[in-house]
Amino acid sequence: MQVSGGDLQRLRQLNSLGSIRALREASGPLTVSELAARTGLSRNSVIDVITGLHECGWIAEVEPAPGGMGRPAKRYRFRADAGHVLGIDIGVHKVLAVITDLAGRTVSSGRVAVDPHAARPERLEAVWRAVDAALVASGLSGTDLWGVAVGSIGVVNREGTVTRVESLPDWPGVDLAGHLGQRLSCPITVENDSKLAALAEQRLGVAAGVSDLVYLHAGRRSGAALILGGRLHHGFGGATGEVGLMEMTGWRTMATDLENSPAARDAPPEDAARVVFTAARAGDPAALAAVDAYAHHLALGTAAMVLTLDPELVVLGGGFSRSADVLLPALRRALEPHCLRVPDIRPSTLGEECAALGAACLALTHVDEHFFSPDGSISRPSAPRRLV
Amino acid sequence: MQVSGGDLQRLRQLNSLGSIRALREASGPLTVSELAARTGLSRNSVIDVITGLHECGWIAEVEPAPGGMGRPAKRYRFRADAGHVLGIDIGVHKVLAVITDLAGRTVSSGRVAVDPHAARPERLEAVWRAVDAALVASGLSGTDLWGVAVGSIGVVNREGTVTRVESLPDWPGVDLAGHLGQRLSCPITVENDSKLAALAEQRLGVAAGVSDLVYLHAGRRSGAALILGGRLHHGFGGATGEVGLMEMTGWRTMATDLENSPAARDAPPEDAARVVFTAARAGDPAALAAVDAYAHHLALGTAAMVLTLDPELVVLGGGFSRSADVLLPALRRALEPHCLRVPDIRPSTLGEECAALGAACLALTHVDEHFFSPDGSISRPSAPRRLV
DNA sequence: TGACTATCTATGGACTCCACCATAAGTCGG
DNA sequence: CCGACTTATGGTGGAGTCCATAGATAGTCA
Repeated sequence: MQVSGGDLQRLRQLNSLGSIRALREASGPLTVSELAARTGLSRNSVIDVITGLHECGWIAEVEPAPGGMGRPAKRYRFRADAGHVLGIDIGVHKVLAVITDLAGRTVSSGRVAVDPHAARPERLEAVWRAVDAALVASGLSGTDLWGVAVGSIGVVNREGTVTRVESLPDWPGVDLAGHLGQRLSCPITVENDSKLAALAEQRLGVAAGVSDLVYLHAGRRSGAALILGGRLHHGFGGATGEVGLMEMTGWRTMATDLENSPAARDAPPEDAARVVFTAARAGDPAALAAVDAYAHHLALGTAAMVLTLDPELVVLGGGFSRSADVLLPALRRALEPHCLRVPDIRPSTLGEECAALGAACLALTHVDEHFFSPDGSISRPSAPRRLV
Repeated sequence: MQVSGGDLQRLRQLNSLGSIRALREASGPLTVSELAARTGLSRNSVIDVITGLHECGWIAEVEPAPGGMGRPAKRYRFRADAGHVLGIDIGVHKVLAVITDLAGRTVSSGRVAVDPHAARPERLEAVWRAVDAALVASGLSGTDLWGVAVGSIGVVNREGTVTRVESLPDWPGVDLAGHLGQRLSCPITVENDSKLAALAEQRLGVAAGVSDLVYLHAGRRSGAALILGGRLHHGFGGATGEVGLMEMTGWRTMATDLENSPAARDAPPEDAARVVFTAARAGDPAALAAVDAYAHHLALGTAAMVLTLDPELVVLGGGFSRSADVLLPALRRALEPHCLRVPDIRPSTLGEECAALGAACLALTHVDEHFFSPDGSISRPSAPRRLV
């Protein structure tokens, strides 16, 4: 429990924040009475608070609802369009940039394919192209952005430096915050892509509201991320969910083993997994064996995390989650002998944009700091001028 | 971030809580000016707040400090002696009860040895004897207690029921809260003993202030517990830290393997481990091999948790931690090949009372709810009358 | 048109925090 | 021993915030 307390102005701040939060989380606009009920304040105080917020431009008045008894009540909504944030996902094959409003709704996006063997400068250039595409599509400029978060493969430490990558030899040490800071003047956060995908699923996707979950990235790369106590668990050096590094789990080779299965029928590597899953769906014995072997190894690493954390939910994400109808039952069977209680397992719902959306969610966490100026008064919605 | 806000009375509550917290966490008594600096309030407001707290009996005035310039300032301290809590650790061989004041300082304790094969009623009877001994030693009666927490071996679920035990066949399903509630009328919490030991080390012991840590119980039984984000991680069904259930770690047999080592020289089982560690300390090759084998298995499970969570610290607790000078370097060596970064490893400092002290810490978490009556005004220190 | 309902607006009161100033109670130097 | 200095105390008044209450307002419904 965090005790804040303080000034009378601070009390007003807290009540303003409570009202903003209620409006943000509500499904539609709210009347004064509804707000009073949700915040626990009296009618009168709510009016004081919202007139302040209204004058500054944080909330907008909406047409009264038609029908109903009594005098029609004014309705207010949070002005999610008052600002925007940018989420970027830098993958091996692509860069994806997503711009959302303050409610996390996608406004525009830009996608740029990248050669898996592209060198660092080329990849960084692709980042700008994806960002510019998203900016153009939204009609915004870089100075309109309130916050940016970037997802990268590899281990990202507390300072935002990429410290360890398997797939991209020249990627470790890249200064993403510095690179983006050349043209963007808002706060920039760097985080691992699987962690951001987990965050997106917890905020917007299949794990909405779940406070303890394990996110599995099952694809040509394998990884995991954790949400614990409702918050992304970053770890001391950012190296969480790296249970696949234990040789006994077989995570290092399980994806290529699947692709090299005879059931892949010499399909190109990027299609092999899909072919195997399709064959398994049709009942092909070799494909079923390959999927079971993959699920067995995935379950070993997953069991280690489940036995450690006893989460409420496991989310199956990554490219292979498109074949969840085949993979998920196999994974559940493979987990059974290892776990005391097999947690609920659900496939990811957000698809390819997952990590970029998670990045936007992370960037939004800084928005709360925009509501008040340093002197304690309510400030007007505006993008930050300088880097924090 | 938890937004509270509310009434003016609520603001006073928050400021009172802040002052109480500052006084509790301070090393000695504080003057009004010092309190003003720590809480961020003005002198005047602090005086208002503490006169209220003083009148109700939550804080006491202390002799002014001798020496120093200017008019001597009144000094105040938190009245930790205003109430007491009880922590109980029910082990296989013993029951330990500890009574602490509101600052967590031990006031008295009671210890009762129990036959490892004792049946449930006998063990529950031993609990009362330990509790009564602690009560007598402190001069308190059961109605003076503000809260009780009990640590038990086995998995304890969210409702406080013991769901799974390996060592005691008739223990699962025992209703500890109900049993203690027959004679105690304060809130009663039940938790796993290793979790409580972890909590004690984080609050009072070697892990003071560390927010992410793994606690290892290394002894004749093997277990683990987690502190994540500064809070005890309970898990969905209470089954966290159960990584030893994976056969490949060897946790199930590693302790008996150590005791059956030739280096134990036919010592009785309860002494065997100590004999082996002593021999290893002297350089005996067979003992060193046995310790290395034990450390190897312990490291397998630990690595799974470390790779999952990337904690700041690993605390080595349990009976074997008395031989940390031998075991800890072996554990560190065995972890090296598995981890990206071997975290800091420190031996437990609280010894046998660890779990009981942790229980008292857990019971203390409910004390904050005693400061104010339901109507919002400051209440007088008093033990709760009825079960919550 | 009138009864009913729910909201809006205005007034006054209670409470909390804060700035300011005079006073009290020590120490230090002569 | 006495006065200057330092620091804490206590009292007063002002500003800000929340709340209760009462009357005015704007719809629906019969």
